[in-house]
Amino acid sequence: MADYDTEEEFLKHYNVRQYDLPLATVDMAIFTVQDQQLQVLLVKRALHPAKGQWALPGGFIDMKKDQSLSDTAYRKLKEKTGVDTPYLEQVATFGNASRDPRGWSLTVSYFALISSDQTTLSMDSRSEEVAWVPVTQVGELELAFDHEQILQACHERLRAKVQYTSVPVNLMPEVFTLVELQKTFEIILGSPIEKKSFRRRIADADILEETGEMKSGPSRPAKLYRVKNKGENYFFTRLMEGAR
Amino acid sequence: MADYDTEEEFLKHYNVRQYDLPLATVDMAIFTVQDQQLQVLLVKRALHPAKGQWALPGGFIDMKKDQSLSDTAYRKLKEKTGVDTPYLEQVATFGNASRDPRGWSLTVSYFALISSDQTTLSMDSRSEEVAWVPVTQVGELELAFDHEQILQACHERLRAKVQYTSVPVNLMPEVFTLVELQKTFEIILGSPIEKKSFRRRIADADILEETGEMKSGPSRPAKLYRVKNKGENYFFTRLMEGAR
DNA sequence: CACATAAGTGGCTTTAAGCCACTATTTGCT
DNA sequence: AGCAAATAGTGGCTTAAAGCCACTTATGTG
Repeated sequence: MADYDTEEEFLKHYNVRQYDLPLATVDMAIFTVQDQQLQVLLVKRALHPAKGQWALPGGFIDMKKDQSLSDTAYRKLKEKTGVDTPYLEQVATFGNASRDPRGWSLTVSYFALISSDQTTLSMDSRSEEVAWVPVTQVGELELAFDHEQILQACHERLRAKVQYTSVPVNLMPEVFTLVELQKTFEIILGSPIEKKSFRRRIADADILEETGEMKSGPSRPAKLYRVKNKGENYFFTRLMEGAR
Repeated sequence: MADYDTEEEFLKHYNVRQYDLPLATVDMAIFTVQDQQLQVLLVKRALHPAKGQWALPGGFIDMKKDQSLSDTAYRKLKEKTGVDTPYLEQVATFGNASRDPRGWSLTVSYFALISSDQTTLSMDSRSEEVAWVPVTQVGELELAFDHEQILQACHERLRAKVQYTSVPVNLMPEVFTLVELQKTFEIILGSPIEKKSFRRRIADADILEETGEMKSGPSRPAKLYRVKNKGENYFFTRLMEGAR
């Protein structure tokens, strides 16, 4: 490669197109809790490759539309769910020569958490099939590419975080009761949590405020809460072990 | 885009070169502890862009040489330090339109931990300058691109992990004493650790074995230890808070 | 052979989780 | 009206692991 005196000079002669570059995509696991289960959004691929297979929503970084990686993630999320204020977290990047038949490719994975009342699924422009699938049943589906591995990484990250952060509050609707919140934690954790321990932690974290309203049912009404500072999440100094 | 009946047909007509793709690189923070300080390996860039500035070692994914992302990381590490058995962990991926003057680019960052006795720095083929720099002094250097931000992410990840994992053992030489190990933890944490607490944790984790040898100095000799299962690391259920 | 020095331990305190029974507040049935 | 069923929410003890800090141990040195 020729050398140039100034960076300006160098850049004038620089042409990205002369290099072989890996394909770069963003894929995401969009989680919600519905029907007492952790569900993930999947799309049935309308185009080659892996046409007809279920996959995580995602796609190429659009260098025109997207100023940054997270823009790509937000754009995809909006396309599939209509939601534009999720909790979003980057998980890991998978890249190798064999994961996509089109050649060396790399995908940056994110997980998003949304409340089940925030979204009604929308068929997107290419009218793909879109569906919520319980994560426990994804195994039966043979996801495209290495998406099962990606989903597993996202799921593991979420499951780890339920043990030491308040992140799962991002799966809740605007207002909710402590019992509903605990149930959400338990669904992600996959095992019951001791009530007193749970409530102490949430109280100590000081992340909720009472709405003043109550939720009434066929028994004692429960106080309704709201998240204090949406987006911030609290880290505990100890893992929640789960009960029994 | 035309549609094809089979994936085979589709792939035959697929040409990556027709798309605009972001530049894809791997950058790494290679850490070691020397002179009672956490140090990071930096290289002075020999070529444009950012010629002459200090930067994290890294470079383009070589689709010929590298079968996967971590191959790129291992290759770069070997080039700069001669080390080929580090502790390596992916941290995060940074990608946007402005971080590199050549255009939309994305970099996957890793941190590596090596023992200071494992390496003698080697000038690589392009004879760049290479140096260990205490992380506390990197601020004075004006790193290239967004490498300061990348380094910060790597450093934060390492600092978080010292509080709840045994990861820092990967910075130790083959054999070492418990006091030396504690000192390493303290250097990363940036504050002293209570001796008894530290030793209890290490003992409970059951990750070390005695060599049978002692290290003698001008006072009571200390038992020498070796890591039991290199590469595995232990997760504690509580954070180490640090003393005083 | 005392003494300085650093390695390593004993034993109490503190913090936050686990356990589980108890009280509180509502609806609905008789 | 009164009582049972059901779920919300609390009191108070136990347990696990970290913090604290003084004490004992083993070695080289003057």
